Amino acid sequence: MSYWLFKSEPDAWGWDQQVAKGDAGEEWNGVRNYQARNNMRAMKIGDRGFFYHSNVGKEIVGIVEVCAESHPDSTTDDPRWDCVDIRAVKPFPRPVTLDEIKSDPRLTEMVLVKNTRLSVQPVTESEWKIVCELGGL
DNA sequence: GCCAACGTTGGC
DNA sequence: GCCAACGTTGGC
Repeated sequence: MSYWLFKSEPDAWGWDQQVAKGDAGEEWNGVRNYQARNNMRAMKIGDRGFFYHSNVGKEIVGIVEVCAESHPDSTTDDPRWDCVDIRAVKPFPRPVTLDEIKSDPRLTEMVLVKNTRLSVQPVTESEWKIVCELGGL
C-alpha cells in the first residue's frame, strides 16, 4: 500500500464536498500536470491519501482512500489526462497546518515542502505516520 | 494582490 | 533540442 497527498483549493473543491460524496467517492479530475498524473496512474485501490487545503487554511484536513484506479478524466477529451476516484475516510481530529509540517524537523523532505506546486504527491510511510500523530490519530 | 517557482509552449 | 516567453500555482 502506498501513501499520497491530494491538494485542492477549498473554494473549488473542499473536504466537506468530498465527505458529501460518501463511499461512492468522486473523480479527482482536472489535473493537467504530468507528474501528478503519473502519480495517479501508480495508485492502487485501497491506497491512502491526505486531503490538503491549499491557499485557504493551508492544512491537511483528513484522510481519503483510492476507490477507482486510473481512468480517463471525464472533464476532457484529451487522452493524455487520467485520474483516479477517491472517497473520504475520516477527518483529522486536529488539522495539521503547513506551518507545523515546515517546523517539524522530521518532515523537511516532504514534497509538500520541497515542491509546493505539485498537486498530487507521494508521501512516505514514515511521513504518513508522523502527520497522523500530529493530527491526533 | 504580489511575486517566485515551476511547467509548458512554440519559434528558431 | 534549446531557450525565451508565457501561464499557473500557491505561499505570503
